[in-house]
Amino acid sequence: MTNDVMSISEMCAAFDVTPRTLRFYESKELLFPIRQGTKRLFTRRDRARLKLILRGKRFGFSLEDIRQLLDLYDRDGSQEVQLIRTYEIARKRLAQMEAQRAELDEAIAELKDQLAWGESAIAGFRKAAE
Amino acid sequence: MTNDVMSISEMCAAFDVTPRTLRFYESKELLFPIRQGTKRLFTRRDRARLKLILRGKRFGFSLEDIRQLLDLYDRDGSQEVQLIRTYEIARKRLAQMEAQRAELDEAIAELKDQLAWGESAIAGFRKAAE
DNA sequence: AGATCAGTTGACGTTAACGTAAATGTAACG
DNA sequence: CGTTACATTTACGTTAACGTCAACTGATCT
Repeated sequence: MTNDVMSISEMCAAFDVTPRTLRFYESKELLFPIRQGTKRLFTRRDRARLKLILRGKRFGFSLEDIRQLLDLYDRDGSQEVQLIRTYEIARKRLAQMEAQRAELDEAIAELKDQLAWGESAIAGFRKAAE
Repeated sequence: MTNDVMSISEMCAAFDVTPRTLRFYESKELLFPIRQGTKRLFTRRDRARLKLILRGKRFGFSLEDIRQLLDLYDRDGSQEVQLIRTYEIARKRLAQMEAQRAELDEAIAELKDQLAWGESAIAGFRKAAE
């Protein structure tokens, strides 16, 4: 259950990803399952990393960004420095996301304008049709 | 100035796009410049279409979506029906954009949470360092 | 043994919107 | 005639994150 290692299919079920995804993440050095012969065994550490990977994706980080962040945690050294660095990266990402939201809001407003124009134009057709 | 046709470089300057982009749009049947020998001459109609293309892109429509919308206007037939159809498409797109905005807001909120956590963790380090 | 299941490793395919390089053309200027 | 500027076509390259085969391997069940 809360077993120490999980097979690839157990991982897929637990995190709702495909085997291809897990193998892909391994090839990108985001995960490091141990090998029992040819098969992959995912450890507690892999599960923790995968959780962070999926969270990072929700934040819009690229896998490469995520890999670097994870590497930060793996290197020995001051935990504080790493945390601060991660914090800064996250803040920058937040700024990007807020900028993106501003653009989106602009586009939404512009599109709403267009829709209003369209509505009145359609209303014009209706009147002319009498 | 407000000449009837424009060269490709004039178009590029006027709309801030590259020649490659204009040729690409022609190949995708979004624009139909006339040919003077081998060279392209962009008409008033092309300019109107390009304006709509760029606006559509700001709204997040794909070029294929945009092509279909433009075709709608070009086909003879009831202007009203076309307008209504376009209106509906735009409304759907607006709904998508608002959904996307909601997701983005969620992610922003979650990331802000993480940042708050990070701040307190960093503060913890500072205290422990005394 | 035969069949079935879970897993593995390549390796090419996908999508969008162009970028970029190569080889060539054509037109005006001096 | 040579150069310079602007243009053209063709075609392969790019980026991200996997999807989708194909062809095996190993273990287990009957």
